[in-house]
Amino acid sequence: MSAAAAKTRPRTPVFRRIKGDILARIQAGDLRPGDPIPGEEALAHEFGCSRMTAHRALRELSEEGVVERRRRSGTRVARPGGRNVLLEIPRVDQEVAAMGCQYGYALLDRDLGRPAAAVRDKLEAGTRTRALHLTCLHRANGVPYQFEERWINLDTVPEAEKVDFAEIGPNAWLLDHVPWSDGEHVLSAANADPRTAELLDIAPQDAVLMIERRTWRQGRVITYARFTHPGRFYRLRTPLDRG
Amino acid sequence: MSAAAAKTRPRTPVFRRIKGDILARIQAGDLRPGDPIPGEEALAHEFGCSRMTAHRALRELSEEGVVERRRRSGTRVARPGGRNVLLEIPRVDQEVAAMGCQYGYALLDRDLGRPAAAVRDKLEAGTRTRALHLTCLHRANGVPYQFEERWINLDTVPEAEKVDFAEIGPNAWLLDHVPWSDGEHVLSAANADPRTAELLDIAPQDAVLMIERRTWRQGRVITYARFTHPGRFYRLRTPLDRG
DNA sequence: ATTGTCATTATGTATATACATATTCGGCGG
DNA sequence: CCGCCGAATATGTATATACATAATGACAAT
Repeated sequence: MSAAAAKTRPRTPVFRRIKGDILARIQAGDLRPGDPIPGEEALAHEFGCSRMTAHRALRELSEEGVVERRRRSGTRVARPGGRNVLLEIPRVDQEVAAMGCQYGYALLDRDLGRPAAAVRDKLEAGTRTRALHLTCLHRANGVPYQFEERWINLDTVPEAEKVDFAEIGPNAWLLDHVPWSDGEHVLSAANADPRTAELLDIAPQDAVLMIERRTWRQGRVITYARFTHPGRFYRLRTPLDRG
Repeated sequence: MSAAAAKTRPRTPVFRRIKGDILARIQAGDLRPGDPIPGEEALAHEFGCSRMTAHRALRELSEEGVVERRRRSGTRVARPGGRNVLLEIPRVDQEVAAMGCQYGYALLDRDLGRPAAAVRDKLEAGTRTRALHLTCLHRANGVPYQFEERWINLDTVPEAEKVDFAEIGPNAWLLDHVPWSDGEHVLSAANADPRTAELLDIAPQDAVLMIERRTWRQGRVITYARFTHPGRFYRLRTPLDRG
């Protein structure tokens, strides 16, 4: 364990050390937005590794938006323009459980038919398309926590018509029965309408945070859902945390 | 151009083709959450590439949360739990410009001193810390667009005391003068207080969307800002779009 | 039955090498 | 002076190879 130990074995991978080092230089103000960063060859020499390893470090930093790379001209510290934040939108049941509360689900209404024009637009559906309209309430320790209004496009997911969603929530069912989907989220603030206010046990006109979600499968809308949160909602994180 | 052309040169990199292929299989429902994905050797053979290339494809899919990998046991399609959404929080001026509007900035108030306890907490500061309190209004084509209330920790950024922020906004100045920073964002809905309502030209009690941002540098809070948006706010995107 | 050891296996990291591709720069001809 | 062309250069992709590491399962010992 003496001659062989000369090759000090780092527990953290080399490319991570390089990334960390560059991030540290940036955070310390040594490197400022627009400043050039040593090329791959130089870094490889500096860290005693191969160019591929330095390349990987720089590539990942670039994917994370920390640096900008261009062929021939090199790598520079990115100018922090608008920031990207990783917003976590958890499943309600998991969110409630994570707070150490008892999760409760209730189906308030189940309605089948042709949706109104506004919803039809969201579903990108024709006038003859039928949709399943569900109204649900999620509770934490018995207290109303989130109000969910959802439409499921029966053209895209005909099986949903036979399900009665009394026990299983639409989100859980869809995740289990519809393969995978692209999604869109819209965040907005609104004043609670009388019905929502009553359900969530808040005053009418109180501000609520709404998250609208649409999911697609192969270009067709699966479902349009509107989640209404009373009070605060928070979720955060900068992209740098990922590295 | 005949014998040499046998080696058909793909314009899209091989690792991208592999990623796309696997994503397609998932989206088509061929592969469902929990299902195993061919190992690196198998993929390398299937696509006629080296294991490293297959490895990169799978590693990136794993970083994007599409698959889950474990040594010895292999790679599986990830179970879509809570979703991660990439939320873009652009700079106001860029946002306004992107809408094709004339951006306007106005400093409403500039106030120096010891902040109230609530703000002091946000700044993670002691009772003797002084802060610069700025109140700004951002306009689009003359119409109030966003209301900004900001505190800058003078212990962390003493230079800010000499700046008068009449022309340049605090965000732009900080980006230029403070290296790089980790950040935290909190989203919430609130009812507009009378002053905010007047400034934004909306009715009192109307719902507004608030974004609170704190940024750190080397463990110390640089600034705490509260942005208030009237009406809607939208921004979205699923992680899959990244691949 | 529980625990321990060990070979097996799939993924993870690193290297040296080769060639592809984009971009800049300098020079050459018009 | 302008525009085209080729050289130089830094990044981008791909390969074959080697070894490290974690998880599994089987078999043996307690």
